[in-house]
Amino acid sequence: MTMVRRGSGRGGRPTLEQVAARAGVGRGTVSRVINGSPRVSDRTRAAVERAIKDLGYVPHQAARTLAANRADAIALVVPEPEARLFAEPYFSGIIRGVSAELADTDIQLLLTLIRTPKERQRFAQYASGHRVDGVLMVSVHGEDPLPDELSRIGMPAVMNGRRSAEESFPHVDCDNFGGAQLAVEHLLGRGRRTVATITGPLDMYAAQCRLEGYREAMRAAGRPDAAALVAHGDFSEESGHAAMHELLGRRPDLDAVFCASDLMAVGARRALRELGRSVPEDVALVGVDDSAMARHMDPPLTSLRQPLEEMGRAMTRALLAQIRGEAKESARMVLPTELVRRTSS
Amino acid sequence: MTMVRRGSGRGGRPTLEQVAARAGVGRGTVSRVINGSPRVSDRTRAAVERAIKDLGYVPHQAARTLAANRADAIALVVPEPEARLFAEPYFSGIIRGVSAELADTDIQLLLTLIRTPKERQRFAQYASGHRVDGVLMVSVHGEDPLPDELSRIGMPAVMNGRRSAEESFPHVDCDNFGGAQLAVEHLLGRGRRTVATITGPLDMYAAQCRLEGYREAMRAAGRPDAAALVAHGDFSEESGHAAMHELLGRRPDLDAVFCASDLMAVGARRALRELGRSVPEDVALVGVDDSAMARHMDPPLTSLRQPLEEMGRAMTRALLAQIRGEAKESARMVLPTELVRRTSS
DNA sequence: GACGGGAGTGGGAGCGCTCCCAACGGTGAT
DNA sequence: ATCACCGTTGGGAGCGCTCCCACTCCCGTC
Repeated sequence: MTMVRRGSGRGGRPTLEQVAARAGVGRGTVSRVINGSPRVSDRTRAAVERAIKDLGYVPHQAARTLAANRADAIALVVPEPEARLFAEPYFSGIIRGVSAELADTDIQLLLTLIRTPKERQRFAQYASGHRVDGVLMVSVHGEDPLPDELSRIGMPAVMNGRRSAEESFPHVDCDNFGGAQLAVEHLLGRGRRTVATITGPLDMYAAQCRLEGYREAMRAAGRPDAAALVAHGDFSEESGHAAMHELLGRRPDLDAVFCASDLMAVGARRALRELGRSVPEDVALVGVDDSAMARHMDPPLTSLRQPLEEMGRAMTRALLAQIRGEAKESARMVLPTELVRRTSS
Repeated sequence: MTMVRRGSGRGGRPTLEQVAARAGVGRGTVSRVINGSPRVSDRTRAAVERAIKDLGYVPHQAARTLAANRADAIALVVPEPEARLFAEPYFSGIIRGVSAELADTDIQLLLTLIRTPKERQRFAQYASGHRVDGVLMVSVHGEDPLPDELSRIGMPAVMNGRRSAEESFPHVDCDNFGGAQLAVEHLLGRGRRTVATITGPLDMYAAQCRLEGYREAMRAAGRPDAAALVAHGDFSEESGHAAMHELLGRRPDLDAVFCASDLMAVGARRALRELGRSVPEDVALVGVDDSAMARHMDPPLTSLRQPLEEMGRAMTRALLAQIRGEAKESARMVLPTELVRRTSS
């Protein structure tokens, strides 16, 4: 009855065979041209390219996949809770990088949100079904079994961040240690003397690094490593608020705080306001993430920026190399962070 | 030399044929079981399911695609500038909805960022290559030729938002008009008398709707439609800041402002602070988007929330129906918004 | 002037699946 | 008992591509 069924329909698209016929060559030759093989004469190549253009030929992905046993696709796996938490610049920054790096390949990006163990299972099966050539993982937790499952089935994969200092899985991370150091040095350089810090949850490696970076900078500056200057948070605003109160209770003389997340800085800023301390006059503030919030705080918050897009690109490059089998050893990359200076410090 | 090449290698996976052999049936029968055809006896079905489980069989996607002429994948197209702009809750909210709706199908979500006309071209070609069954579009501009290209090739597609009141393309939008009305009624209901508005760029339909909603609410409340109470912005913070100054210059007596975006509300709030007006005592403020910023403003901003996840789900459902050919007519759906009340009003 | 060899080419043999037609047995109707 | 029929089932014929082996030229060589 209906003329067209489900999209462009079967008959509509030219096939490689038709291209071959039109160019007056064999299928093999067309295939070689498409795949950029050097073993084709210029004359022939030109003729084939002509025919491809005339016919508007587009290779059929599934057929290639089937015949060549590759998927021409990689998956970006996002644990669901993080998708919400990291919504802000993180997610889209990484994606932008990945997507940019993929732009001139014909590899597709598959987005996979995983919210339950069952879905993780399903994804592992999916991956083992060889429907992707590689996997990119974002915000992997210590207990997540996915990395192991992937390496067990020999699926190329790269994660963003590390689970510990001796992370053996291929990864791309940013230099949280060095960044924290930078932030604290900046504070000290602006004449602050009593610099405190509000840490993230210390079961996360990134949070550990930031604390160590703080300590190292303080040590290098000859400042006593006063335990009273360290308060613990969990990256949330509320925890930042509480930690700030705690800190000020212990050391009313502090004049700067390095917060391990922008969100905690927001909480801290609120606490400071409650206690009548001005920012940056009385207390300077630095956060981490360079989120939209940082820009819109009052005063705008100095913050440590992670090179999100570059991380996305680096992960993708590392993964592609691994897929091509060019990876001599598992990639371990740590990118520098950058301090975005605003008026809060 | 090397034992394993590129993932699990070819020989590793069981095929449908092997399942058939193990279950003692023919290929056709296994295929029927997998695809849930009713024309299989319970006995046989059980045997086949058994074999599938034993072998850990996973259908080979590309083979299905090739044989059945469908892709089992849909694309989510995001114009690049928006990916940055809308980073906040929008992007991940929609994705979460789409992904949730897709969870119990075996349809994959492909993410496509389009940043140049060339890439758009490439995507159109890709789509016409039938590598996806349908397309979801996000923040489509009036001049974007992609919707037309897609309908020309008969590719099922749904967009988020509308380009105009008489949008004929299948879409899912939220009720900006009603939402704005709601927001203004809320303001009036709290005893505010002189409610102003800062609009978005009026070449965007959503911005028009919000302005009309404001006008309708004012009209219904018997408030004069004072042109002096309307200032124009472009959704940016800076424009909100400027508009607020302008507004207060014209009508120093205003006691509430409905801002067509949270970002503009941030700018307006800054202007109010500069002019020594307190929020909400002197001037009540309402924004739109319910972004992270709204929660973290001082005071927290009342804001109109779009049902992002639900929009994602609705778009997906509409698209799947369209793909299955069940769509009697092009889907037009408008979802209600919700006012999240905070202390700014 | 026969010969080895490389460059360029054609096309068979699948890849794993779905579609569909033919075939098979059992059932109720005649 | 005969027959039409329906619920089931098996398996051939591709889907469009890549891989790879064989084949043809056309060199330069001895």
